[in-house]
Amino acid sequence: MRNDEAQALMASLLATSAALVDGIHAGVVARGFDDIRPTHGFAFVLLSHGGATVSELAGHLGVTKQAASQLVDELVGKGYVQRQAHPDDARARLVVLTRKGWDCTRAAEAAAADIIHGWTKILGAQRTRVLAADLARIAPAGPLRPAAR
Amino acid sequence: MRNDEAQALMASLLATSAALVDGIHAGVVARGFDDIRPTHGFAFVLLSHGGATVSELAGHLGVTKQAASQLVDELVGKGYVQRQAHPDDARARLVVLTRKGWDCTRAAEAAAADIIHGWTKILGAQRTRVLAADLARIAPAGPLRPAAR
DNA sequence: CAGATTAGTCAAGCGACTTGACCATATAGT
DNA sequence: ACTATATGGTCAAGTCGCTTGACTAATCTG
Repeated sequence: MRNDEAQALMASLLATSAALVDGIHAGVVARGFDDIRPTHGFAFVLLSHGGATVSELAGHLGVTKQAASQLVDELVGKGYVQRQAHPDDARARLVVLTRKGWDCTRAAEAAAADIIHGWTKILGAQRTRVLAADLARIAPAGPLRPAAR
Repeated sequence: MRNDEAQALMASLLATSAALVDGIHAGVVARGFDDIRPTHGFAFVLLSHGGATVSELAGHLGVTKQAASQLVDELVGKGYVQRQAHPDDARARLVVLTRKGWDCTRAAEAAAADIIHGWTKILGAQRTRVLAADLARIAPAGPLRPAAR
């Protein structure tokens, strides 16, 4: 693959990814959840699968557990999540989405669906599926976290 | 497109994009440039096309011109760029890459090429080109900037 | 050539994150 | 069983990238 082709691929990939993150965020804000940031969405992804501990969240996001704890504090204060006693471990506390947290998660999914629908209108459903399949093959395993800056 | 397919597409796209950014950064660090961050790379992309003013850089990165000015200060201090008199505008100053800045840019290109080479080994050159073409069709125009957090 | 705009910097503050210290609980070693 | 170590979580303080606000110098507009 030529150098300029590689450059173009990178540019398109990064631009598309940034547009997705920014677009979902904009859609979530437009749906009335204007006090959260994209990073919170990455947390919601984990929390929507049955809750998580602060340490798990920290590992998921790639930050320290102190940072994750502060993030949870903030989301508790805004009513998106709440802390519960952990069933198996008295040290740990399970962080789960509240009703508002679920509403916000669904808003994010709807915003994301809108964006991807736009892609299917450009590429067609079949080719979008191919795109998804190819990306899945080159995507690394592991938690979904925002890129470093 | 089904909802779970859309979710998988998003996850793969974000993971691939993050892996690219993190991977380039790791490659640049491994090549000896350990005092810069991915954001600086986005700046280098613009500066490598004939230099730019602080205001242009600010617009490119999506930050205030004060932040861009500080970033330039930092890069000047580390020897990656230097400020020159602007040929046409006595108010403005042209920021250009130094020798070290060019070396670093080439290191980033090499690191990026390594990563994309890995993709072509998985997908094949032809299919990677299709991927690039499809992404180019859905990627928004505009400057290449890091996604919000 | 006066008024408004633009390029850039200085200064102060904010917010997300870090490191370091600490307590409570759980797990492992002998 | 009992100590030693590891793990989950929080508190406190500090760092760093970025912001808003105020300002100067130079350019454009009418």
